[in-house]
Amino acid sequence: MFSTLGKIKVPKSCDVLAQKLQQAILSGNYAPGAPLPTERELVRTTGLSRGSIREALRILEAQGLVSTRAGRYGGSVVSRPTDALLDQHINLFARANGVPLHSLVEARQALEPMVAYLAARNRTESDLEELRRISALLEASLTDVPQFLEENAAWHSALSAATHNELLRALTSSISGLMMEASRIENFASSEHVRRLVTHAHRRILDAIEVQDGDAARRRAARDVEAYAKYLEAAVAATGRDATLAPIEGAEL
Amino acid sequence: MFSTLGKIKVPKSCDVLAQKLQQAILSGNYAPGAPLPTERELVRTTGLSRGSIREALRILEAQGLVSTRAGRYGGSVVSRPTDALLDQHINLFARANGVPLHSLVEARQALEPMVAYLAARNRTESDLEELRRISALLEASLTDVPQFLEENAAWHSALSAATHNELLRALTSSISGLMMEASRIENFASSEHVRRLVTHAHRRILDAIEVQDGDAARRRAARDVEAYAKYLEAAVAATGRDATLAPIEGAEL
DNA sequence: TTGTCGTATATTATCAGTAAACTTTCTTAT
DNA sequence: ATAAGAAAGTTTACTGATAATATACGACAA
Repeated sequence: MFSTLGKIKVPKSCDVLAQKLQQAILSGNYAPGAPLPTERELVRTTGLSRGSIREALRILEAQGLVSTRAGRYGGSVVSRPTDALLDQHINLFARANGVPLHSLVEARQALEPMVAYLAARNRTESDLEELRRISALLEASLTDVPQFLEENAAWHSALSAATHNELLRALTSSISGLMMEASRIENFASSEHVRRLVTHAHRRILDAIEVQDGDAARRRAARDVEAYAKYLEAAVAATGRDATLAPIEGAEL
Repeated sequence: MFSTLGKIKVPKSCDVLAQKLQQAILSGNYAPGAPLPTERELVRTTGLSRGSIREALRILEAQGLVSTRAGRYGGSVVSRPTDALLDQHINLFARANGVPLHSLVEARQALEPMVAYLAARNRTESDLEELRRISALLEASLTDVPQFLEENAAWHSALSAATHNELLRALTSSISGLMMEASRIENFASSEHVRRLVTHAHRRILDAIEVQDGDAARRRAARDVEAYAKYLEAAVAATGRDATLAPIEGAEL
C-alpha cells in the first residue's frame, strides 16, 4: 500500500503555466505568429502574478516556442524552434558534459553518409546549383584558410539542406559546427595538401549527387569522413592532449 | 560607409545576465553542485532587480545549467544538461516543426548502425550483461505487447549506452523515443510475427556485440532498421495518411 | 546514547503597485 | 505631401512586502 508514492515534486507556478502554454501551442491550433494574450490578460485569466507570468514566458522563449516584443501591438507570439536554437542546446549539452572530440567525430561519421545519400536522392535543381556555386568558391579559396573554412561550412550546410530532412539538417549542422571549432583548435586544414584532399572529396560527392546516385554519394561521404577521422586522430595523438571542446573564456560569478 | 550596421537588437537585461552566467558556468571553473550567489546577492552585485534575476535563472534552468531549490540552504546550483532535457528540446523541435515520420526514420537509419558498431567495439562486460538481461526479458514478453514495447525501448537504450558516447546516446534515445510514439500510433508491433522478427534481429546484433565484431553489428543493425523502415512505410501507405507526430491533446489559451 | 520533535532562520516563491521605455498609429503642422 | 509630434497600449524594469519552504540545531524523551 502507498508503494506508488514516489518523491513528491511541487512544481513552481511558472513551470505549470509554461507547460500549459506549451501544450496549447503544440496542439497545433495556433500557427506561428498567432498572438498570445497580453501579460496583464494572463494575470487576469490565470490568477497568477505578473512575475510568474513573465518567468513562464522566459521559459517558453528559451524553448523557442514564443517570441516577445515590447511596445504597442507588441506582446508574445507563437514561434517555432529554429535550427539555431537546437544547435545552441546541443552545444550546451556537449560542452557542459565535456563530450570528447572523438565522440563528435563518431556522430558525424554516422550522419554524414546518410546526409549524402539523401541529398543525392532528394536534391532539387536549385539545391544542385547552390552546391555547384559553393564548390566553385571552395576551390577558389584554396590559399585562403579562413575563407576556405567558411566555404567548407557552407558546403556542408547546403548538402544537409539538400536532404530536405529538417531534423537531419539541424543535427548535422550542429555537430559540424562543433567539429569546425574543434578543428580550428587542432589547427586542422592548415596545410594546402589537406585542403586539396577535401575539395577533391567534395567534388566526387557532388558528382554522385548530380546523377542522383545515392549509394555512391554515401560511400564517398563515408570514406571522406573516415579519412578525416583518421587524420584528426593522428593530429590529436601528436599533441597528446585528450581533446575536448575548448571551454568558454574566463568570466567570474 | 556604415554598411556594416545591421539591425540593432537591444537585449533584455535578463538575457544579458543569463548569458554572463552561462559563460561563467561553461568556463569550467564551477563543478556541478557549486552554488550560485543567492538572488539577493545577485541583486547587489549586478544592480538589477530581483525580477530580472529570476527571469535569467528560469532561462538557465530551461537550458539545464542550473537547478534551483527553495528554503534555507537552498538556492541555485550549477548543473549539467541531462539526456532528458536534450530529448525534450529535440522533441519540441520535431513536433513544432511538424517533422514527418519518414524523416525520423531516416535519422534513425543513420544513427543505429553506428551505435551498434560502437557498442560492439566499446562495450564493457557489464554492458554485455545488461543487454543479455534485457534480451531475455524481451524474448519472454512476446505475447505482452505493452511489456514488449517497454523492453524493446530498454534494449535500445542499453545498446546506445554501450557505445560510451554520450552525445550519440542522447540523440538516439531521443529519436527512438519519438519513433516509438509514432509506432504506437501506427499500431506497429501488433502482430506477434513482427515481434518475433524484432527479437531475432536483436539476438543477431547481440551475438556480434558479444564477440566485438563491429562491422557485423553495423551490418545487422542496418538491415534491421531498413526492414523496419520498409515495414513502416507499407503500414503508412496502407492508412494513406501523411504521418507526422501526433499533436498534443487540446488545451486552449 | 539515540531518536523524535519543534523551532529558528535563510532562502526562494509569489504577490502587488509603479514608473519607464518602446513601438505602432493617428494627428498636426509646415 | 512630408515630416514632426502626440497618443495609446504594451513590455520592461524596479521596489517593497509577505508567504512558503527547507535545513540545521537544540530540547527533550526513551
